[in-house]
Amino acid sequence: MRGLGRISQGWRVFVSTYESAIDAKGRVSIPASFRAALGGGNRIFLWLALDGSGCLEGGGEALMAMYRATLTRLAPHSPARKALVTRIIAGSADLKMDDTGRIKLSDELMTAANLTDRVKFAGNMDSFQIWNPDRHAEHFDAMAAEAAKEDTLEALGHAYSEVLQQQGSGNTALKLVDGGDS
Amino acid sequence: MRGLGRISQGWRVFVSTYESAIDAKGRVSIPASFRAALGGGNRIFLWLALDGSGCLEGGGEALMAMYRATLTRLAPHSPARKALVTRIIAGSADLKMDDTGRIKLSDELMTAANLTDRVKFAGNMDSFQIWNPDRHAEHFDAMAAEAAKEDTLEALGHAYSEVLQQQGSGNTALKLVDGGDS
DNA sequence: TTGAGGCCCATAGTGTCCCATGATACTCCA
DNA sequence: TGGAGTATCATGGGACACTATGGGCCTCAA
Repeated sequence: MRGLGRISQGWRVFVSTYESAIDAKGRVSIPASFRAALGGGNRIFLWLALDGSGCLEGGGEALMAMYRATLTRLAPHSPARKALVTRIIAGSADLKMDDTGRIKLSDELMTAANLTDRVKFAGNMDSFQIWNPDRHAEHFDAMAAEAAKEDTLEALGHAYSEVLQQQGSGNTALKLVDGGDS
Repeated sequence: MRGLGRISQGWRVFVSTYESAIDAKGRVSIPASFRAALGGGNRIFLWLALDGSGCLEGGGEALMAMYRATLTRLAPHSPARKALVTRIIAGSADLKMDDTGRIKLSDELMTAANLTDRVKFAGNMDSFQIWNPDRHAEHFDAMAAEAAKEDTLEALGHAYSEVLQQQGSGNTALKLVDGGDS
């Protein structure tokens, strides 16, 4: 496995991108820093990304808890809620990480995301993504182009200023996580 | 049996989708992760889903307790309460899981949900569903299409942000379950 | 007696555990 | 500052446990 950088301690945010291999048994190692971001749990949920980008999206129990809270917030019998529950809850794989940090990807997931022998793990703040490396390269280039646009940068600047103000006027410094350990 | 993924420990949420077979005696294995979500009980309640989707909906004693509490909250002699009590309480099958985790589906349930030799178990958070596999495929595709709509994604995003804010401003981190064991 | 349901045992497949190994990055000490 | 030692990590592979599933036997009721 090769990554862009090195580790971390006690974060709850998935950052950076890592590549790793799928072995003969269909197992793939979760990057160590992502394991740390999972906060010690060994359960991993994965589903086909909602945005149609063709990657898998996933996270640990904390993420699933977030989604559960989110979904129960939607109107009980709305079509949106039914659709999202089906798509996210029923449509996600419930995987267990072994004690060396590997999960076994099912055939459905592999074909759905067009995975063969290598994958790219991409951090996505609260969740992470699993990509076919080639697709990820395309995606990354597209995103880089979009990010370089004037409008995009302006939006970033605005939002950043707002946060700065809020932080300045406010109390303490922002924290990246609430429950970071050691 | 083939499913999207693997196992669990001590949750009370039904997640993921699994396919399994009905044997010559009309028995069907409850997926191991769903058994875990049932919390150790061996009693299963099943009824025809209220929304007319043609699947069976079910859960364990915890779910039935939830429904009981919910129904008693309705006005005692209201038509709605009578109807729902009849439909859910009277209309549900009370099945006992054997020690290898199988239940026997009655003919009524089989025909009502159009089940023959294979079924799909679909997690639905607090409950699960049992589908004819073909019907489930249609249903899932329809839900996926609905979930991919702009409006739906936007609603999800909004709700997610709210949960994030609430969590950030609030107290402790979210917990997925209240009574997780082991 | 006959059919159905419940209980028990058997079995194949596969997911999981636990071992080992090589490589890499980090640490410590000279 | 550089090199040896050490910890961490990704990966491979064998053994085992668990799961899904099939089938036989017993019991009970019609």
